[in-house]
Amino acid sequence: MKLDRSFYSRDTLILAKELLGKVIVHKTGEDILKGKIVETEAYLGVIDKAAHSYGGKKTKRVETMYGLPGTAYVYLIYGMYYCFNIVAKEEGVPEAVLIRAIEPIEGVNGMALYRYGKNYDELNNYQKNNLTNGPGKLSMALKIDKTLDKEDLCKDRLYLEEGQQDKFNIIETTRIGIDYAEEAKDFPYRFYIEGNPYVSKL
DNA sequence: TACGGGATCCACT
DNA sequence: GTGGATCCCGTAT
Repeated sequence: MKLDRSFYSRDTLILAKELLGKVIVHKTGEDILKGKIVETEAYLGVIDKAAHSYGGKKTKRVETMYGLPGTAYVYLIYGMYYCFNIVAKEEGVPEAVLIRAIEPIEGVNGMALYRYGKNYDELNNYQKNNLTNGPGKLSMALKIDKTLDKEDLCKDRLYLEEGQQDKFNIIETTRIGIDYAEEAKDFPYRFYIEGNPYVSKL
């Protein structure tokens, strides 16, 4: 079942936790790729020095974060990778959740092709274990790039659906790769599923 | 296993 | 002109 707008129209920290266990679906036109979300990070805009929208900054890049909840925010990082985020809260409030890691569910061979240019059974163990366990990696595997920035997740091309209702513990800790963010680097805004092998960093 | 540097580019200043 | 919400590979332990 596809998740609708009301799912995303919530407090960003709550949404970041609720997203764990949900399934991302991307219909590329060639294949259907699905992955379960196992790790997220919240970015709280105005008060959060780690967020692109810190202080209410509104530039061309971050304007997506001001859009409707349930919108994809995709940006280029370090010149070579894309990060996939989901806009939260309400229109006009620039908060979002970064998807940091997923567990491959369906279309695994397609993911291997997009990521390494090889079929899944041609990958070595290192490559199999590193298919989707990081924000740049999962974007590559799911074929998410800049053209999907501003994509509405309430449509049929890229969306989320309810996963299996399995139980898991949520670990709450600090975010990664934001050492420049002063006091904000210590905010406990990262969440992941305890024990899941696809989490990027324990 | 852990650390360090290089790749590569566009929005922002 | 600068630098980042990253990844990968080489080198060292």
